[in-house]
Amino acid sequence: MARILITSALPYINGVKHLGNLAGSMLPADVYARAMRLLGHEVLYICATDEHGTPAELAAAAAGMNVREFCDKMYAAQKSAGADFKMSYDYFGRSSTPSNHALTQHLAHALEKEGLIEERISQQVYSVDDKRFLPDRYVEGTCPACGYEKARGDQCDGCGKLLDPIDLIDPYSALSGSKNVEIRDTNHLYLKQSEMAPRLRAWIDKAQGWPSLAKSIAYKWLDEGLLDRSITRDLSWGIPVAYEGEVRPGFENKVFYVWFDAPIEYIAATQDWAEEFGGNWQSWWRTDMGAEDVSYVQFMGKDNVAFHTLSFPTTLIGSGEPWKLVDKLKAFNWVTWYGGKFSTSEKRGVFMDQAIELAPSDYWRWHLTANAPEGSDAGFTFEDFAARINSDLANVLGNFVNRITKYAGAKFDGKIPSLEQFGGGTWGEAEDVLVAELAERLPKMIAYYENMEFRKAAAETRAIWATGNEYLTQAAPWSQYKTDMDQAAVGVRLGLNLVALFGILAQPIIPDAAEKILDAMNVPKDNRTWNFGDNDWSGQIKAILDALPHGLEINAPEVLFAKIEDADIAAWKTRFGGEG
RNA sequence: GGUGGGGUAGCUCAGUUGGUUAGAGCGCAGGACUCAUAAUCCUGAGGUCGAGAGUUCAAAUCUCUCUCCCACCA
Repeated sequence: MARILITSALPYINGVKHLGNLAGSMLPADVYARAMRLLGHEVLYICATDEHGTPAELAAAAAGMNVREFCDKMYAAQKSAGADFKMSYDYFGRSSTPSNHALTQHLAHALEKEGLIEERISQQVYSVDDKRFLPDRYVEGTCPACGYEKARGDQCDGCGKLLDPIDLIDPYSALSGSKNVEIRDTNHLYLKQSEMAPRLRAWIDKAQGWPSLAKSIAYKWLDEGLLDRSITRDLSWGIPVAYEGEVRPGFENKVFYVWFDAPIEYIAATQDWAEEFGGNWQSWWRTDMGAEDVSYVQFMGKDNVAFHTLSFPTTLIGSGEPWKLVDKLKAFNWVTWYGGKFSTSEKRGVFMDQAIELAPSDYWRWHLTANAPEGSDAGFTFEDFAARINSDLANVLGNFVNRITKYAGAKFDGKIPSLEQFGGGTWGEAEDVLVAELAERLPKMIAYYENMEFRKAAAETRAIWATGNEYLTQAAPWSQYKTDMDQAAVGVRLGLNLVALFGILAQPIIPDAAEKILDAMNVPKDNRTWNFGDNDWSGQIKAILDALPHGLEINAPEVLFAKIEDADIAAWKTRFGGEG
């Protein structure tokens, strides 16, 4: 039994996330957390909303709300969306909480004590009418290189040249359109990442369990030379640049940069979890207080790898304090929408709150896991979604459960056939074949979960379900029944035990359907784990296949998975703009 | 422009350190069965593994060139 700390990249507060975000961090983290719990490990799965920064301010303004109210509302929406998708977070926090304020300020102070923070002065565009400094992309003006009149502060869309906003000709605020802007000096705190490079490299050299993609991204940044990074911004919404209640002189109107405080929220959210549920957060995060045996796994999109392998570790290592660092990380690519990108503005794609209106969470969880963007971008289409759900869930699993439970209800009184009543059947070749196949596939499936190969885990799960249908065809209890009820009972007994097993194995990906199945089979909650015993697999499988008490009454569950019809697909495509 | 990842059956993808007839699911064709959500099971057809060259007894798997797609960075 291991202790496993799991975090998934914090969803940004500005809106409910789309299916790509779900598939690329929260969902796989949840599937992994559930599988590890089933295997008997002690798991702590932490997530939170990332609430600071300019986009949050702008989204709030667009919604006509103040930022705090906006974040309260969106936090509730995201928490609810997560619940709808059955995210088994141990805690879902917020980066704007007092705990994160305190810890962020503490870590900044610790970094400064270590000589890794420096105050520097730079020049930035200030909008007098907006009463604020403007981030790069909120300054527009004429490109000094090509004369394009709507160049953004960071890059000119006319010629593609990268720009510094202070070089724009006739700059104006993209927020208000005001031309009443000026260039002002502003001071900021810089984290001296360049000095940390050797220590980071040494740490990464030793790291085990990183995919090559993550290592190569990290090394690439190190090889090109880490730049010192500004960790404060001229904003009002965020964590004040203060320590123990005292604002740093000259930083009255500044806050920490959102990317500095966001990952720290992983820890602060754990503190909030401990506060609320009486846990011990240090035992998960402080290697001097019990966290040295923790295995810390991070899930994120590929774009976040640099922040998780370099920026956040710089904060933790640089503090000089014994913080737990990431052990394994799993990075995902994007889910694409009919070959293009998900886009809010163009109303392309499906967002979590909408998806749940279309189909049960299990459907999305299954498809997005079986089609996870692991190796490369994964395309999403309603056609693929429907085909996979109808085949894997409705036909292979759902129909299997249905056919054998209904048959048991009709011919065997809805009970697990007992040996007292039907003792004359014999174990034959069909049973041997079934056991052999399960003995091979079950440990493979578990290994795939342990290695975080989610597509393969789903495929193996499906293959295991398919063995049930294969077995029933071979055993054909409905044929045996005509001449040898005892032999038919063997097939029914095994078939019903397979139903229970399939439900147990389905739990990480489709928890709702799994629960329905296990409830219908009257499997006690305590018997739904993946602690299969210490025998060789073949022996364990035989025990599993006779686990349900003889004579136990079971029910045939209602249809588990309604099929997705062509008409549904057509309606969805119309509504969500999917094009061929 | 730079870096990285890809281009394998109609579709979505697997293919350890190069090694006998390149695999799976879906789709398709034929057959079987009738317990079941017209579900299931079996069999089969389908690929010169993006293009070209090279290394090797042997390459989808290594090297080089070209081409197309994607992501990140400048």
